[in-house]
Amino acid sequence: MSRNKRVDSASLVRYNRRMPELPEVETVARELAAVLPGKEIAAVHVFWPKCIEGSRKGFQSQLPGKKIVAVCRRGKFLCISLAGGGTITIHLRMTGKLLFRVNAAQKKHLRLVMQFQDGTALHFLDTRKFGRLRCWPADEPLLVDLGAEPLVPEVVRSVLDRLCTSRVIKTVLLDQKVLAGIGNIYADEALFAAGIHPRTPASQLRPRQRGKLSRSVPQVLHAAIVNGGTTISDYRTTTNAPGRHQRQLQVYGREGQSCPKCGALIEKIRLQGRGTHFCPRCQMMK
DNA sequence: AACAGCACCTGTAGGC
DNA sequence: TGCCTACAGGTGCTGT
Repeated sequence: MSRNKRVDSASLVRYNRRMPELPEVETVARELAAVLPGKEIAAVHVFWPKCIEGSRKGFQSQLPGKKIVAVCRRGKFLCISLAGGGTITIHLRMTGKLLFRVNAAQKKHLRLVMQFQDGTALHFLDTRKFGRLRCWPADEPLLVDLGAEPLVPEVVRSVLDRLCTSRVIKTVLLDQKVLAGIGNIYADEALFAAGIHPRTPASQLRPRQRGKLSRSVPQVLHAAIVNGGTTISDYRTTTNAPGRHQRQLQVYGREGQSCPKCGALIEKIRLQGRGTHFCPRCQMMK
């Protein structure tokens, strides 16, 4: 028996304001896409070698001189395309951030700096050191194991209709090989919006439920993008403006509080090692 | 095949 | 006041 009170996810949401899921990465990608193309990499300094997947030496020796041509998002990955065909992918995981300017306090968590010929630099900060960068050569297929993008209802519906698994639906939503970009928060939110219990076996979802989930997944993600974080937009001020989407969460981090739809108390269980929040009345197993 | 447990990590906050 | 420790979670790995 633990005598310690558990750290509740509501307080986590409060102080750890932006957990990078698809909407956060999309926001960062859009901001980077507006400023990075055209820049030429001058040097890469690595302060935490484990943040590099693959060869660190290659990372540092092959990138200088390369020009950035585009930035996009795929799942939770940022993809920086280089002239000549190579690509840098960045996964922010839990606490990764990209900033053009950092203050003294932020330097404590500085893991990598990419300097450009124009004098600017992109700083990769990551408190918990889970984030990863990787350099892909032009001839290597990129992120081949990633599933479909979950932003279009018809695409999600098609994926759900083709599922042949006894796994529970929340586990399936978190599986990046099935749908790329859904994290713990939006899995809970999408299941709540669709009125589906997170432990429902995916194969037992009725057509009507698959339809609802196909609409709710893109809906919660788009809503979060609209309210998205501003992780790197403040590269002049270094002030981290908080994202706004956490105020719209219906169940995540709200255990013990009233369901916004029916007033029943939100419950929290553990599923796949993750805190899982749901309304026992709106999301009954049928 | 599915899933539980763990490892990686650190900041936070409650209990004592 | 300050030490101790569980917990948060994306992903990959191992064991059952």
